[in-house]
Amino acid sequence: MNTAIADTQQQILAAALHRFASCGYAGTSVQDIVDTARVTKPTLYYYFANKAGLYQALVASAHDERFRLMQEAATRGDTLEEQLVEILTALFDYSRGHRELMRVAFATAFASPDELPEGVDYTAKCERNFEFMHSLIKKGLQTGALDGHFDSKELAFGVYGLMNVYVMAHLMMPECKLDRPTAKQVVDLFLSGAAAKKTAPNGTAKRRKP
Amino acid sequence: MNTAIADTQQQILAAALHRFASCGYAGTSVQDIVDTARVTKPTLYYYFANKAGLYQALVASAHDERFRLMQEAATRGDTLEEQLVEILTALFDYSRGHRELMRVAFATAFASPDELPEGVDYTAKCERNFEFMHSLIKKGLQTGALDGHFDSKELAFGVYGLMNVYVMAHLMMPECKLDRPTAKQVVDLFLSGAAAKKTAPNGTAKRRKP
DNA sequence: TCACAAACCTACCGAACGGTAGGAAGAAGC
DNA sequence: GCTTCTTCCTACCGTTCGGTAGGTTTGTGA
Repeated sequence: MNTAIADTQQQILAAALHRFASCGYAGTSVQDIVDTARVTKPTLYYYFANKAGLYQALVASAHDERFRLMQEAATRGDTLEEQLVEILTALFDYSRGHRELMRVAFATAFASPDELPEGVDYTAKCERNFEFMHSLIKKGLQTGALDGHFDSKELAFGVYGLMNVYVMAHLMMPECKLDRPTAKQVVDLFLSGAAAKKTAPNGTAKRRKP
Repeated sequence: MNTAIADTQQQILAAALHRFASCGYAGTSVQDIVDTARVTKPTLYYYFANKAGLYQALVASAHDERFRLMQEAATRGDTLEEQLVEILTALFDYSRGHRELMRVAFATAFASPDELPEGVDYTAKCERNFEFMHSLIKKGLQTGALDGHFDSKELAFGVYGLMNVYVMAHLMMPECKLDRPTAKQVVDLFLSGAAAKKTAPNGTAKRRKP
């Protein structure tokens, strides 16, 4: 029965995500997961090779979904500024709706190698995701939309880092807003420095907030 | 014997830091720590109440040292820009020299409540440290050094977040430079947007890199 | 109707966990 | 010489860990 298979498997994945997000990898026992999923331990080992495989599946899905969202969002903007706002908005929305997954992903990123099971290739996926942003920035430098005094990597690091800082802040302080207006503010703060100044004679460049 | 006391205690602290940084809180066993410190388990419990107390001591020292460094660095600058460069440089230097402690501190920040022992008041110390930066930014807004279009919290979030992003990047990718030139670049990127534009008629505001 | 395979179970394994009881070693004071 | 205190030890406690052996249930195709 396909639905039953997927059902139990998804139940285990959801339970594992909940437990890993609450207690970390080492702090979560397989017993915790199967109890939450209302199945037994051998059932989990029927669907997943081991505890590590379960974790890897979750982390990989987080990075892949972020990558997909960024690509999709970038097509919805014509200028670099529009693209950035779309990307940040998409990732903010996703992060709001998947806080536990984001927590697991960031905890994985800042965990030491020995803390996690070997073979979690999160660095490659992180780099791939960053390089997508980097490619947009490089294009922005070529078209003259961005200030050529800055290095492309430094700029990409700026937006990408700032974006992630907001996501992380939302993880630590849920009251921290994570919506389109916030995305616009972040892009505005970034671009007002990064964008090549267009010789505004009276000294006030385009700015949104009154 | 005072030196012997401090010696064994420091040995345990150093070993605990090393193990916690490598394997996380839950992933580190007390046996690991005492083996690394070349003492036995009861010796550890002679100096520390429990595994949690050991961890708390380490995390608290990291945040307190960062706070002290920021305060001290701020006195070494006259303008806001100088202060920011000094602060970032000081924290970058410290982070380079204490990577394991930084790793533990950040891992703690992004860990879930249940992952760590209760009573780790890292949020209060995080807030205190952020508010110090926030106070500098508010002063910068009052003196007109910063663009009043932005919210003080948003701006403080910008620099503080950007600074921490670089520290985190250095944790993940040690080849990522973390020195005074980097600090200057970060402040430059931040201020070129956040600083009130000084009506440069030819459109090029002060910028450092040629 | 019956063989078969997928789905899921109870019950258990050896190992490692955090923490402790109780004492040995050695210097200090008398 | 004897007591006392600090420092650190061996040996062990009960519990939980990740993982498995071996079997039962259940729907399916012939």
